[in-house]
Amino acid sequence: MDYTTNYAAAKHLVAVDCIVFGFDNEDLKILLVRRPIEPQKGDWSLMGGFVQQGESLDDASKRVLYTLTGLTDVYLEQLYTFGDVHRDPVDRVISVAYYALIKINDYDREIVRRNGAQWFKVSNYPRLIFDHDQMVQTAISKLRRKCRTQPIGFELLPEKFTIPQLQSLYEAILMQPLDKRNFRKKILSMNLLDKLDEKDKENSKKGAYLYRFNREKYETLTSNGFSFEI
Amino acid sequence: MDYTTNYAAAKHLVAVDCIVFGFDNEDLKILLVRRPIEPQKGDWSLMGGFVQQGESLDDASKRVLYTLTGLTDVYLEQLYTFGDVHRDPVDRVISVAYYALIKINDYDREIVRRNGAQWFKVSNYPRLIFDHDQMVQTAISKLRRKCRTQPIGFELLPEKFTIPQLQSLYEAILMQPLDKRNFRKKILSMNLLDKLDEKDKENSKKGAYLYRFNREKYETLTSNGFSFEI
DNA sequence: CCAAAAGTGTTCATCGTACACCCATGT
DNA sequence: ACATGGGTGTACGATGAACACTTTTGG
Repeated sequence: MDYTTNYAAAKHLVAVDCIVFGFDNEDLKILLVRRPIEPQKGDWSLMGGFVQQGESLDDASKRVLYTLTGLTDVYLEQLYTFGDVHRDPVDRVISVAYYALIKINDYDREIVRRNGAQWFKVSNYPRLIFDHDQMVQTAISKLRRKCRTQPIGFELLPEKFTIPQLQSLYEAILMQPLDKRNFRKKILSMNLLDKLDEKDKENSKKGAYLYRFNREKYETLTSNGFSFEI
Repeated sequence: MDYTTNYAAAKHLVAVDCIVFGFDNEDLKILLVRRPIEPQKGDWSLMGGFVQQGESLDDASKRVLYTLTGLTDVYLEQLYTFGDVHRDPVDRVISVAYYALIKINDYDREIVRRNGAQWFKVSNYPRLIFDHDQMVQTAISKLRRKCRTQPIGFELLPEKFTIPQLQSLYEAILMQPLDKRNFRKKILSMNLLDKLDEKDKENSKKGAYLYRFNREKYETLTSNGFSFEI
């Protein structure tokens, strides 16, 4: 620290903004809310809130997410801090962006409705206030990179899922079709999925076997030098 | 933003701290300074400073780096924001960490000396104040990951460098020996380096050809779908 | 019976990896 | 002449990519 500058230095408003991702078996989506105050009242925006005294950044992001979705224990990771002086035209606000991966049917619909929140495809969402577009784009890039080397995709699926479901998730995130034989071979060869005896018949007449991600196996393999890769 | 909380929300001290990396043809190093004030006066620490009113985070990091090294136009990238409430035991300070990659002989020795700064191997540096150790570790991980897929290693070398120099840089960052034939094959096959007619005779009797990284070629290839990989 | 999605193997090209010797030169 | 670091090629195994048909069953 440059303590030649003393502790009477400038203080700043610090906010957290959350990019909330979900997957509905078709598209990768983000959850947006309408800005409740002027200026730009009614415009679409990310969910955010100010960091309180005595509240860590991680805690602030959890609080904001809980307020919006009623969810706790979700995958939540810091993304980037946006600090341009005029990014908020009213006041100078430094914003720490977080992104969350949630199982789209787990959130509390009531709370979401009350907040006027809505899901949008990442391929087609409305213009957002301030630099929130940039936040979303940054989050998508990060997710796209990270999902190839870390088993975070499972955070977007229910506990039990089928291989075709998992594949279409990856196709949605990566925005490219994948070969189903190669995908299946790859993912199963890692021995991270437990095959269940149940089938999911929602999406086909034949039905597809359900699988579950085995985190213990993942931890064990990882500590032995294994690295996840799609 | 959660504007149900109003703009009279809590304000915070915001600092930037810089992890400055250098390479001396032997080891990957970081630049540390001695904390000039109590508490923990004289302990080793990263270089940092408070973000001013009307100053963006990027600008603040550039200023801090300039103050320490006299350098402008260096590779500088935001790393992570550390926001635990008690990370600084005196006051609550949110710190945005940046990391810089500099050509170790380019910095202004005089300014560095005046700041009491010193280079340490990343493999053996003193205990740092607060959570600065964690910042350094986070930076090393990021550098290690990023140098494999982006041509950022060159930021740590002089304009003109030899293949063995480049190789030992990667060995230092990745902390593993690399096969010299494979390394040379790989790096030259990307066609990103211009071979010069000069040789560097500092490190061997035979002398090694100097090369220069060609950023234009990199941009062109990248826009055609090429991706750098070591 | 047929439409729609699930499931299954092989071939080929490419890439990463392992590995040993000669070269040029300063001392 | 010799020690030191620079420079070069090949063979093998592993991995990624391309590709088509059969199975199941609800309507």
